[in-house]
Amino acid sequence: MKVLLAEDDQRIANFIIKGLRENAYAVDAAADGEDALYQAAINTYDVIILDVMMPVKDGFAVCRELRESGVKTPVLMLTARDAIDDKISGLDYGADDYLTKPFEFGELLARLRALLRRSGEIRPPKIVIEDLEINTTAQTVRRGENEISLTTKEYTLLEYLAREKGKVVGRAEIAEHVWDESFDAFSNLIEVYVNRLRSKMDEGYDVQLIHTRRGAGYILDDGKGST
Amino acid sequence: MKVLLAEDDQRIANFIIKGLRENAYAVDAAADGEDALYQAAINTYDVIILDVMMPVKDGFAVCRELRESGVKTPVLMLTARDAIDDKISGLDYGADDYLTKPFEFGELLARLRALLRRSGEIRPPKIVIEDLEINTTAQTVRRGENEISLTTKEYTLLEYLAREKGKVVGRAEIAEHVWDESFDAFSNLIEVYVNRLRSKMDEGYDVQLIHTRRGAGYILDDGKGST
DNA sequence: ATTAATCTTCTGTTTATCTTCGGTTTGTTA
DNA sequence: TAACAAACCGAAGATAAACAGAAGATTAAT
Repeated sequence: MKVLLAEDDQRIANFIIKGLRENAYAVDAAADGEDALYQAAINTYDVIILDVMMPVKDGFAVCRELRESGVKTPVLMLTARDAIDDKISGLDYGADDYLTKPFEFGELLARLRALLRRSGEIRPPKIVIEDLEINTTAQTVRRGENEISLTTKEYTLLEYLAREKGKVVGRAEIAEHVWDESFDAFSNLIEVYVNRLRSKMDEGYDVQLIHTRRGAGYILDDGKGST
Repeated sequence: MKVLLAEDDQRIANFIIKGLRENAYAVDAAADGEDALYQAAINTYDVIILDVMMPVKDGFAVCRELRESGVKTPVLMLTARDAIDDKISGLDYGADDYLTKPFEFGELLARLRALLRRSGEIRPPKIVIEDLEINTTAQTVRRGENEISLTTKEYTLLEYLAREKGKVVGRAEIAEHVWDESFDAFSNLIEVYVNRLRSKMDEGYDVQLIHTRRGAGYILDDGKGST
């Protein structure tokens, strides 16, 4: 799950970034409206969080321009509590939801989940593939009886593959959803992490769940579905 | 548990603040109605205590405006004893409970607990994890036979972890619930306090209760469960 | 004025993440 | 079907980030 956060207040931005990373989101940060537009242009995000009050270009403007250029990514607006009209304006400009500052962090997470659900990017609380069980809330994974301990990146990758289970996912898509802006396309990091996942959750089991589709990418399934 | 107290009489305010802090509430103070509204706008509280008689803007007005702007936080009104009608007015304006001055401090605590319970924020009187026993009313902690003496912050942190026992709690959540508005995301205060708690209640015991989930946060449990 | 609690700063340790590079597989072509 | 190249695998070490812990500074309590 990749998020773009546009927030000029460094303290708040850091707080949110750290919190989101702790919850297995890949986060890109933008310091102002122009920056946000630029980032949104060269990347695809699952959701975009825009502060209303930003230098250079405010959240409304950014949101409108995004919509005008055909970006349909869900947008969550952050507004000051007393700016009641922001809600209306925001929704007018094409935002999908708004949240008044300050907020409980849990509430932000809940809204994100809601937005992702609405936009079809489902983050169901539990994903099951064969004897593999992923609890996306607690970020825990188990295979059969065994609890599998994964690092944050390993988990994020697995969750992404699992959400797209049965589909072949290319490296570009993986990079886009699991890593942030600074991903080097020439590195073999993805292979390294797939390897790690395999050794942690496939090694020693009858059924391999992670399969390589040479030239295309990877697929997570029981391997019976041919192609 | 975070409380906003709006009370113009310095003496009474200090009395209440002290008392609440001793009982592990994080307290922000407002000197008048405007101030209270401002603070409520830039923070989220678990409960708000409003004196009726305040300069600039009285408690009723504050309460009404809070409700109008969508704040659902429970409000406890403090009224003078002879102002009998205040009760009715207060509840009309959206307050959840009222308390006549002067009052027993214990009564204030009881009312707060009642309000928090009603609003879903449950404060069970006793939390038990393995041989760790937390008495949330007396704010005492014991492990096995040993009474453990904690400072207010240490206790607040432990109680929060304990209320979320078995769940991984991120730093963002901890900061929000245990510290007040001015928490710096870059500081390592949380680590410092976790460390203190560990040395007081985990060191020397067979079972460690506080566990680090690197990249995610901390979890309080017997360590046998997940991951 | 003294003590205790809270916070800051800094330094060391651990662990995750990333890079590098040589090895292996797989598909293509002569 | 041998030879080759592209795609992938995997080990191992480098870098960076997250966390732990000590110790001193600041603030608040008594």
